[in-house]
Amino acid sequence: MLGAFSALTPRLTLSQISRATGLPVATVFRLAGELEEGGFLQRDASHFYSLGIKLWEMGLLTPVHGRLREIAMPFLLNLQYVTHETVQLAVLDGMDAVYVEKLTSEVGVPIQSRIGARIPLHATAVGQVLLAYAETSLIDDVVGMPLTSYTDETITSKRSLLRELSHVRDRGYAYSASEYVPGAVAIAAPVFVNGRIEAACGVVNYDARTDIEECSAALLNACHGFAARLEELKATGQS
Amino acid sequence: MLGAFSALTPRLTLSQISRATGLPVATVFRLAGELEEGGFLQRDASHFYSLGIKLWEMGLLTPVHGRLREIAMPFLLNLQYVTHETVQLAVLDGMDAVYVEKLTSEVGVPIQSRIGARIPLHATAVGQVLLAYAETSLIDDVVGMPLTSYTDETITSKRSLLRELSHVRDRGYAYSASEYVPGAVAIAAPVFVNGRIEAACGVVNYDARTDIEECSAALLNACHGFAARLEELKATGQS
DNA sequence: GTAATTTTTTCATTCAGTGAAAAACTATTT
DNA sequence: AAATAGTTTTTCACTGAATGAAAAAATTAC
Repeated sequence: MLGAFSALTPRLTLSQISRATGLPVATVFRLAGELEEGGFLQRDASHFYSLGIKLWEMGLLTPVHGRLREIAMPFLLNLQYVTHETVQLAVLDGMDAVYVEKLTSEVGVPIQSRIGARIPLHATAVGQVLLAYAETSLIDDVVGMPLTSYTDETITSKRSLLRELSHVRDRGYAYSASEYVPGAVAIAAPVFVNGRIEAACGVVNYDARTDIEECSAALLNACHGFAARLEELKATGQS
Repeated sequence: MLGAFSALTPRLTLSQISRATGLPVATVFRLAGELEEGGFLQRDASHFYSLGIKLWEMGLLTPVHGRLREIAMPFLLNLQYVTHETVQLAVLDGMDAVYVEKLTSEVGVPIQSRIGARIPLHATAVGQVLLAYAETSLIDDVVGMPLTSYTDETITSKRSLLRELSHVRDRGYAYSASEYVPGAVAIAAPVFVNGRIEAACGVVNYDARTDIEECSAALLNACHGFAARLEELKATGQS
């Protein structure tokens, strides 16, 4: 029932939930009451339900937040401060990259992919980094599927994607221009913990104001700092 | 069962969950399997369960994230950029203030209250702002309860708290020094939407390097910008 | 002011969740 | 290396809690 809510429909009425789930209204009514009780659902003035604050609180206890976004934040802020560009943090989940954080200082920048958004592995800088250092079985799976084309620049052939990935590994970071969003230029680098890639950080520029590759030193620096902090915590923390 | 996880215990084994909840292991085992299936729980290499990525994703759909933190972020970043101090965003929930966002650029700053943490309304700058402009019934409730003392500076008497609150309303922002954390100096201001307070923004300084009141103009500016954006969205959006 | 839609309450039915018990693992100790 | 304590997994007979049809109440639309 909570699954009926999405980024496009974050607010729903009782009967909308009923229709979306196929559950009878009476059932939805009862369940919604219980969920509201527990803070999993909340309703505003106009009888709309939204996901409740409890779910937000639980989300904060999730490894992706507590162990990644929380630790990464100071490094991302610093990177943003140094480069003045949009910076982003992404992780691999299944066959997608997922944005964990994204910082854009300028007020009023047109809406870009939100935090939590899933983006293709083959068509973005962070995606290519996550893929380049992923287990080979995942690479096989991804290149084995049809590669969706988003712009004229999107890599859509198996051969050129594999070539690009080894290129990324050689260089140590990925460079992508207009492969997903026309006009967007980005670089991204991996964050390793004990030799395994945990996340990717990127710097994006939406109108090619500056040569984005000038940011690579700062980006790699942020990634190393972040990785070092993660290893430090893993050693101290537990397990 | 998900409630067994907390900021102090974000990772639990099967039997720890069983003990924490009082549920028999067999039941926990089955439920954990189902929850893992749905992405609500995940387990790492060493048989520990954590809350799953699905909960994080749902948390992002919550009004507190999508409608507050998301919108506030550019203003907070700018405020942080201008002041170079720690900036924070908090909302009222029940009888507590809850941190929604907090930005500290410098790497390695000692651990302070995390996002999602609940902090007292009477002993912090953001809390006092949220309380000062809250419904009078809440003010009555709060001053009616014993006011926990955290430092020598904490306001603990009903009279002086009420005086402080009207002081806040006169001035338009709150000022608090060492009332909750010794050495912490903070100011905070309200964010109004259609005359109702929706959130509070604050600037904190942990060693009184600078006179924090010098930041008040920037803070009020950020709050107004944020408030204007919220009203804009409320008008456009829906409802 | 009436019709259409949405929300709330009630209640007999039934079926899905429960947890005891035992087996299969996994560490830890001597 | 064998014994022990702790943890995880599987099975299954039982039962109580969840279900949803139907009707009433409230709200919204025309």
